[in-house]
Amino acid sequence: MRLTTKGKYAVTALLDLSLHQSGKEFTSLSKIATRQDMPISYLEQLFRNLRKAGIVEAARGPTGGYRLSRHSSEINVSEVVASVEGAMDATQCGGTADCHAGTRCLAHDLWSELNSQVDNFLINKSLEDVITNKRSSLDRKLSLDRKLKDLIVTG
Amino acid sequence: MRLTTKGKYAVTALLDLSLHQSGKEFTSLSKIATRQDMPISYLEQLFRNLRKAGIVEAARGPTGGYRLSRHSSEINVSEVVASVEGAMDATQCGGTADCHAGTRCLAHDLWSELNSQVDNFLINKSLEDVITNKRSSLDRKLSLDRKLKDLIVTG
DNA sequence: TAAATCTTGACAAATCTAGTCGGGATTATA
DNA sequence: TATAATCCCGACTAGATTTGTCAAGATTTA
Repeated sequence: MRLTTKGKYAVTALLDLSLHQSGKEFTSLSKIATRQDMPISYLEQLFRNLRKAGIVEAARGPTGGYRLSRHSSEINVSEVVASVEGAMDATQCGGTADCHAGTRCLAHDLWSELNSQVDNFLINKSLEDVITNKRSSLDRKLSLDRKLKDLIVTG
Repeated sequence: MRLTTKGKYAVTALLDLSLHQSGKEFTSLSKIATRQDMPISYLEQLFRNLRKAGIVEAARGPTGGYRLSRHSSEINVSEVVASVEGAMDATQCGGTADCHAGTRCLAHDLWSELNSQVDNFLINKSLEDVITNKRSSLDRKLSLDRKLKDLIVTG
Protein backbone atom coordinates (compact mmCIF):
# COMPACT_ATOMS: atom_id res chain seq x y z
CA MET A 1 0.00 0.00 0.00
CA ARG A 2 1.31 3.38 -0.82
CA LEU A 3 0.06 6.87 -0.27
CA THR A 4 2.81 9.31 -1.14
CA THR A 5 3.10 13.05 -1.52
CA LYS A 6 2.01 12.54 -5.09
CA GLY A 7 -1.52 11.59 -4.10
CA LYS A 8 -1.57 14.10 -1.30
CA TYR A 9 -0.50 16.94 -3.59
CA ALA A 10 -3.26 15.95 -5.98
CA VAL A 11 -5.93 16.03 -3.29
CA THR A 12 -4.71 19.30 -1.82
CA ALA A 13 -4.48 20.90 -5.25
CA LEU A 14 -8.06 19.89 -6.03
CA LEU A 15 -9.26 21.20 -2.70
CA ASP A 16 -7.60 24.50 -3.52
CA LEU A 17 -9.20 24.44 -6.96
CA SER A 18 -12.58 23.75 -5.43
CA LEU A 19 -12.25 26.47 -2.81
CA HIS A 20 -11.32 29.13 -5.35
CA GLN A 21 -13.67 28.11 -8.09
CA SER A 22 -16.54 30.50 -8.61
CA GLY A 23 -18.83 29.55 -11.44
CA LYS A 24 -17.08 27.98 -14.38
CA GLU A 25 -13.83 29.90 -14.28
CA PHE A 26 -10.50 28.24 -14.83
CA THR A 27 -7.71 28.44 -12.27
CA SER A 28 -4.11 28.38 -13.48
CA LEU A 29 -1.59 25.99 -12.03
CA SER A 30 0.70 28.86 -11.17
CA LYS A 31 -1.92 30.21 -8.75
CA ILE A 32 -2.37 26.83 -7.11
CA ALA A 33 1.37 26.36 -6.96
CA THR A 34 1.82 29.70 -5.22
CA ARG A 35 -1.05 29.27 -2.79
CA GLN A 36 -0.23 25.71 -1.81
CA ASP A 37 3.53 26.02 -2.12
CA MET A 38 4.00 23.24 -4.62
CA PRO A 39 6.38 22.97 -7.59
CA ILE A 40 4.44 23.98 -10.68
CA SER A 41 6.16 21.54 -12.99
CA TYR A 42 5.21 18.71 -10.67
CA LEU A 43 1.61 19.92 -10.67
CA GLU A 44 1.62 19.82 -14.45
CA GLN A 45 2.52 16.17 -14.32
CA LEU A 46 -0.24 15.42 -11.81
CA PHE A 47 -2.94 17.37 -13.65
CA ARG A 48 -2.14 15.42 -16.77
CA ASN A 49 -3.40 12.34 -14.97
CA LEU A 50 -6.31 14.11 -13.33
CA ARG A 51 -7.49 15.26 -16.74
CA LYS A 52 -7.12 11.81 -18.28
CA ALA A 53 -9.18 10.45 -15.40
CA GLY A 54 -11.93 12.93 -16.18
CA ILE A 55 -11.64 14.71 -12.86
CA VAL A 56 -10.64 18.12 -14.23
CA GLU A 57 -11.07 20.03 -17.48
CA ALA A 58 -8.43 22.26 -19.00
CA ALA A 59 -8.40 25.41 -21.10
CA ARG A 60 -5.33 26.84 -22.75
CA GLY A 61 -4.14 30.34 -23.29
CA PRO A 62 -4.40 33.32 -20.98
CA THR A 63 -7.49 33.03 -18.76
CA GLY A 64 -6.92 29.29 -19.16
CA GLY A 65 -6.28 26.77 -16.46
CA TYR A 66 -8.17 23.93 -14.85
CA ARG A 67 -11.55 23.43 -13.23
CA LEU A 68 -13.34 20.46 -11.71
CA SER A 69 -15.33 18.62 -14.33
CA ARG A 70 -17.92 17.60 -11.73
CA HIS A 71 -19.18 19.16 -8.54
CA SER A 72 -16.88 18.61 -5.58
CA SER A 73 -19.54 16.45 -3.95
CA GLU A 74 -19.32 14.07 -6.91
CA ILE A 75 -15.55 13.54 -6.75
CA ASN A 76 -14.24 11.17 -4.14
CA VAL A 77 -10.75 11.07 -2.72
CA SER A 78 -10.17 7.49 -3.80
CA GLU A 79 -10.38 8.25 -7.49
CA VAL A 80 -8.15 11.28 -7.11
CA VAL A 81 -5.41 9.31 -5.41
CA ALA A 82 -5.81 6.40 -7.81
CA SER A 83 -5.55 8.67 -10.84
CA VAL A 84 -2.06 9.81 -9.94
CA GLU A 85 -0.55 6.79 -8.26
CA GLY A 86 -2.57 3.80 -9.32
CA ALA A 87 -5.01 1.77 -7.25
CA MET A 88 -4.05 1.48 -3.64
CA ASP A 89 -3.41 -2.17 -2.91
CA ALA A 90 -2.26 -3.61 0.38
CA THR A 91 -1.94 -7.20 -0.79
CA GLN A 92 1.42 -8.40 -2.00
CA CYS A 93 -0.08 -10.14 -4.99
CA GLY A 94 -2.38 -7.46 -6.38
CA GLY A 95 -5.39 -9.38 -5.19
CA THR A 96 -4.70 -12.51 -7.21
CA ALA A 97 -4.04 -14.50 -4.03
CA ASP A 98 -0.92 -16.19 -5.41
CA CYS A 99 1.30 -14.50 -2.88
CA HIS A 100 2.90 -17.64 -1.54
CA ALA A 101 4.14 -20.20 -4.03
CA GLY A 102 1.04 -19.81 -6.16
CA THR A 103 -1.41 -19.96 -3.28
CA ARG A 104 -2.67 -17.34 -0.86
CA CYS A 105 -0.23 -16.43 1.87
CA LEU A 106 -1.15 -16.62 5.54
CA ALA A 107 -1.91 -12.92 5.71
CA HIS A 108 -3.66 -12.50 2.38
CA ASP A 109 -7.17 -12.06 3.77
CA LEU A 110 -5.88 -9.58 6.32
CA TRP A 111 -4.41 -7.25 3.71
CA SER A 112 -7.38 -7.80 1.50
CA GLU A 113 -9.69 -6.70 4.28
CA LEU A 114 -7.48 -3.71 5.06
CA ASN A 115 -7.80 -2.74 1.43
CA SER A 116 -11.56 -2.69 1.69
CA GLN A 117 -11.45 -0.62 4.84
CA VAL A 118 -9.26 2.06 3.31
CA ASP A 119 -11.06 2.05 0.02
CA ASN A 120 -14.49 2.30 1.58
CA PHE A 121 -13.30 5.23 3.62
CA LEU A 122 -11.80 7.10 0.68
CA ILE A 123 -14.61 6.32 -1.74
CA ASN A 124 -17.19 7.65 0.68
CA LYS A 125 -15.20 10.84 1.16
CA SER A 126 -15.93 13.52 -1.43
CA LEU A 127 -13.87 16.66 -1.88
CA GLU A 128 -16.85 18.59 -0.57
CA ASP A 129 -16.90 16.41 2.53
CA VAL A 130 -13.29 17.27 3.20
CA ILE A 131 -13.86 20.97 2.67
CA THR A 132 -16.92 21.28 4.85
CA ASN A 133 -15.25 18.87 7.24
CA LYS A 134 -18.52 17.08 7.09
CA ARG A 135 -18.59 13.48 8.13
CA SER A 136 -19.04 11.19 5.16
CA SER A 137 -22.36 9.58 4.50
CA LEU A 138 -21.01 6.26 5.69
CA ASP A 139 -19.91 7.82 8.96
CA ARG A 140 -23.31 9.31 9.41
CA LYS A 141 -24.96 5.98 8.81
CA LEU A 142 -22.83 4.22 11.40
CA SER A 143 -23.39 7.04 13.84
CA LEU A 144 -27.14 6.62 13.38
CA ASP A 145 -26.79 2.93 14.12
CA ARG A 146 -25.01 3.71 17.36
CA LYS A 147 -27.54 6.25 18.52
CA LEU A 148 -30.29 3.76 17.80
CA LYS A 149 -28.56 1.21 19.94
CA ASP A 150 -28.06 3.69 22.76
CA LEU A 151 -31.75 4.43 22.65
CA ILE A 152 -32.53 0.80 23.20
CA VAL A 153 -29.86 0.01 25.75
CA THR A 154 -30.34 3.06 27.91
CA GLY A 155 -34.07 3.00 27.47
CA MET B 1 1.61 6.00 4.73
CA ARG B 2 3.59 2.95 3.96
CA LEU B 3 3.00 -0.71 4.30
CA THR B 4 5.79 -2.56 2.56
CA THR B 5 6.93 -6.15 2.31
CA LYS B 6 8.92 -5.49 5.47
CA GLY B 7 5.79 -5.27 7.60
CA LYS B 8 4.07 -7.99 5.65
CA TYR B 9 7.01 -10.37 6.07
CA ALA B 10 6.95 -9.68 9.79
CA VAL B 11 3.25 -10.48 10.10
CA THR B 12 3.47 -13.60 7.99
CA ALA B 13 6.52 -14.82 9.88
CA LEU B 14 4.74 -14.38 13.20
CA LEU B 15 1.67 -16.19 11.88
CA ASP B 16 3.94 -19.04 10.88
CA LEU B 17 5.56 -18.95 14.30
CA SER B 18 2.18 -19.02 15.97
CA LEU B 19 0.89 -21.86 13.85
CA HIS B 20 3.89 -24.09 14.52
CA GLN B 21 4.35 -23.25 18.16
CA SER B 22 3.43 -26.05 20.52
CA GLY B 23 4.00 -25.26 24.15
CA LYS B 24 7.04 -23.14 24.79
CA GLU B 25 9.33 -24.46 22.08
CA PHE B 26 11.49 -22.19 20.01
CA THR B 27 11.29 -22.12 16.24
CA SER B 28 14.41 -21.31 14.23
CA LEU B 29 14.42 -18.66 11.57
CA SER B 30 15.69 -21.16 9.03
CA LYS B 31 12.49 -23.14 9.38
CA ILE B 32 10.33 -20.07 8.97
CA ALA B 33 12.44 -18.97 6.04
CA THR B 34 11.99 -22.32 4.32
CA ARG B 35 8.29 -22.63 5.01
CA GLN B 36 7.38 -19.08 4.04
CA ASP B 37 9.99 -18.69 1.32
CA MET B 38 11.69 -15.65 2.78
CA PRO B 39 15.38 -14.71 2.85
CA ILE B 40 16.74 -15.76 6.23
CA SER B 41 19.11 -12.82 6.54
CA TYR B 42 16.22 -10.45 6.05
CA LEU B 43 14.24 -12.28 8.70
CA GLU B 44 17.13 -11.83 11.12
CA GLN B 45 16.90 -8.10 10.63
CA LEU B 46 13.14 -8.10 11.23
CA PHE B 47 13.26 -10.33 14.30
CA ARG B 48 15.82 -8.03 15.86
CA ASN B 49 13.11 -5.37 15.91
CA LEU B 50 10.37 -7.74 16.96
CA ARG B 51 12.46 -8.78 19.94
CA LYS B 52 13.25 -5.19 20.92
CA ALA B 53 9.52 -4.48 20.78
CA GLY B 54 8.87 -7.32 23.19
CA ILE B 55 6.81 -9.31 20.72
CA VAL B 56 9.09 -12.35 20.55
CA GLU B 57 11.66 -14.00 22.81
CA ALA B 58 14.85 -15.58 21.57
CA ALA B 59 17.06 -18.47 22.64
CA ARG B 60 20.49 -19.13 21.21
CA GLY B 61 22.32 -22.28 20.35
CA PRO B 62 20.97 -25.48 18.83
CA THR B 63 17.31 -25.99 19.77
CA GLY B 64 17.23 -22.18 19.95
CA GLY B 65 15.07 -19.87 17.94
CA TYR B 66 12.16 -17.57 18.61
CA ARG B 67 8.75 -17.83 20.19
CA LEU B 68 5.93 -15.36 20.82
CA SER B 69 6.36 -13.66 24.16
CA ARG B 70 2.59 -13.35 24.55
CA HIS B 71 -0.35 -15.39 23.38
CA SER B 72 -1.30 -14.73 19.77
CA SER B 73 -4.57 -13.23 20.94
CA GLU B 74 -2.60 -10.58 22.82
CA ILE B 75 -0.49 -9.42 19.90
CA ASN B 76 -2.09 -7.09 17.41
CA VAL B 77 -1.05 -6.50 13.84
CA SER B 78 -0.52 -2.79 14.35
CA GLU B 79 2.32 -3.25 16.82
CA VAL B 80 3.94 -5.86 14.64
CA VAL B 81 3.99 -3.60 11.61
CA ALA B 82 5.05 -0.60 13.68
CA SER B 83 7.94 -2.51 15.23
CA VAL B 84 9.61 -3.11 11.89
CA GLU B 85 8.72 -0.03 9.90
CA GLY B 86 7.75 2.65 12.37
CA ALA B 87 4.30 3.99 13.11
CA MET B 88 2.10 4.16 10.09
CA ASP B 89 1.34 7.78 9.41
CA ALA B 90 -0.73 9.12 6.53
CA THR B 91 -0.24 12.78 7.32
CA GLN B 92 2.56 14.64 5.64
CA CYS B 93 3.63 16.31 8.84
CA GLY B 94 3.73 13.38 11.26
CA GLY B 95 0.62 14.63 12.97
CA THR B 96 2.04 17.98 14.01
CA ALA B 97 -0.32 19.80 11.66
CA ASP B 98 2.36 22.13 10.32
CA CYS B 99 2.11 20.65 6.85
CA HIS B 100 1.52 23.94 5.04
CA ALA B 101 3.78 26.83 5.91
CA GLY B 102 3.54 26.11 9.61
CA THR B 103 -0.22 25.57 9.66
CA ARG B 104 -2.39 22.57 8.83
CA CYS B 105 -2.80 21.91 5.15
CA LEU B 106 -6.22 21.63 3.53
CA ALA B 107 -6.17 17.87 3.68
CA HIS B 108 -4.65 17.40 7.10
CA ASP B 109 -7.80 16.25 8.85
CA LEU B 110 -8.53 13.84 6.02
CA TRP B 111 -5.22 12.03 6.37
CA SER B 112 -5.47 12.20 10.10
CA GLU B 113 -8.85 10.50 9.98
CA LEU B 114 -7.54 7.90 7.55
CA ASN B 115 -4.80 7.17 10.04
CA SER B 116 -7.32 6.46 12.74
CA GLN B 117 -9.31 4.19 10.47
CA VAL B 118 -6.32 2.07 9.55
CA ASP B 119 -4.93 2.02 13.05
CA ASN B 120 -8.22 1.06 14.63
CA PHE B 121 -8.53 -1.77 12.20
CA LEU B 122 -5.03 -3.10 12.78
CA ILE B 123 -5.05 -2.62 16.53
CA ASN B 124 -8.26 -4.59 16.86
CA LYS B 125 -6.82 -7.41 14.79
CA SER B 126 -4.81 -9.94 16.78
CA LEU B 127 -2.61 -12.61 15.26
CA GLU B 128 -5.11 -15.14 16.54
CA ASP B 129 -7.91 -13.29 14.77
CA VAL B 130 -6.03 -13.56 11.51
CA ILE B 131 -5.32 -17.24 12.00
CA THR B 132 -8.82 -18.27 12.91
CA ASN B 133 -10.06 -15.83 10.31
CA LYS B 134 -12.28 -14.62 13.05
CA ARG B 135 -13.78 -11.20 12.71
CA SER B 136 -12.19 -8.75 15.11
CA SER B 137 -14.02 -7.66 18.21
CA LEU B 138 -14.66 -4.27 16.64
CA ASP B 139 -16.23 -5.90 13.63
CA ARG B 140 -18.42 -7.99 15.84
CA LYS B 141 -19.54 -4.93 17.73
CA LEU B 142 -20.54 -3.08 14.58
CA SER B 143 -22.27 -6.15 13.23
CA LEU B 144 -24.29 -6.34 16.42
CA ASP B 145 -25.29 -2.72 15.96
CA ARG B 146 -26.55 -3.48 12.49
CA LYS B 147 -28.57 -6.49 13.52
CA LEU B 148 -30.13 -4.44 16.25
CA LYS B 149 -31.15 -1.81 13.75
CA ASP B 150 -32.59 -4.43 11.42
CA LEU B 151 -34.65 -5.76 14.28
CA ILE B 152 -36.17 -2.35 14.77
CA VAL B 153 -36.64 -1.37 11.17
CA THR B 154 -38.07 -4.63 9.93
CA GLY B 155 -40.08 -5.15 13.05
C1' DT C 1 2.34 39.52 -32.36
C1' DA C 2 3.15 38.65 -27.51
C1' DA C 3 2.25 36.50 -23.42
C1' DA C 4 0.08 33.13 -20.71
C1' DT C 5 -1.36 29.05 -20.33
C1' DC C 6 -1.71 23.84 -21.05
C1' DT C 7 0.76 19.43 -23.22
C1' DT C 8 4.19 16.10 -23.74
C1' DG C 9 8.20 13.25 -23.28
C1' DA C 10 12.51 12.59 -21.47
C1' DC C 11 15.60 13.02 -17.97
C1' DA C 12 17.85 13.11 -13.14
C1' DA C 13 18.81 13.66 -8.21
C1' DA C 14 17.56 11.95 -3.90
C1' DT C 15 15.52 8.69 -1.17
C1' DC C 16 13.90 4.26 0.17
C1' DT C 17 13.41 -0.72 -0.10
C1' DA C 18 14.87 -5.08 0.09
C1' DG C 19 17.93 -7.34 0.84
C1' DT C 20 23.36 -9.08 1.52
C1' DC C 21 27.56 -9.79 4.02
C1' DG C 22 31.01 -10.74 7.46
C1' DG C 23 31.92 -11.40 11.71
C1' DG C 24 30.74 -12.36 16.59
C1' DA C 25 28.35 -14.47 20.86
C1' DT C 26 25.88 -18.18 22.94
C1' DT C 27 24.52 -22.81 23.84
C1' DA C 28 23.24 -27.97 23.21
C1' DT C 29 25.28 -32.09 22.10
C1' DA C 30 28.77 -35.55 21.19
C1' DT D 1 36.43 -29.62 24.63
C1' DA D 2 35.08 -29.29 19.83
C1' DT D 3 31.46 -28.60 16.75
C1' DA D 4 27.57 -26.93 14.85
C1' DA D 5 23.43 -24.48 15.10
C1' DT D 6 21.48 -20.79 16.31
C1' DC D 7 20.81 -15.74 17.51
C1' DC D 8 23.08 -10.95 17.28
C1' DC D 9 24.91 -6.75 15.17
C1' DG D 10 26.50 -3.16 12.12
C1' DA D 11 27.57 -1.80 7.76
C1' DC D 12 26.92 -1.92 3.11
C1' DT D 13 24.62 -1.90 -1.60
C1' DA D 14 22.01 -2.64 -5.96
C1' DG D 15 17.84 -1.53 -7.67
C1' DA D 16 13.46 0.65 -7.57
C1' DT D 17 10.72 4.50 -6.57
C1' DT D 18 9.69 9.12 -5.66
C1' DT D 19 9.99 13.65 -6.54
C1' DG D 20 10.76 16.40 -9.07
C1' DT D 21 13.22 19.28 -13.51
C1' DC D 22 13.64 20.65 -18.21
C1' DA D 23 12.95 21.82 -23.05
C1' DA D 24 10.07 22.25 -26.67
C1' DG D 25 5.63 22.67 -28.53
C1' DA D 26 0.39 23.85 -29.07
C1' DT D 27 -3.35 26.82 -28.09
C1' DT D 28 -5.70 30.91 -27.00
C1' DT D 29 -6.60 35.81 -25.42
C1' DA D 30 -5.67 40.51 -25.90
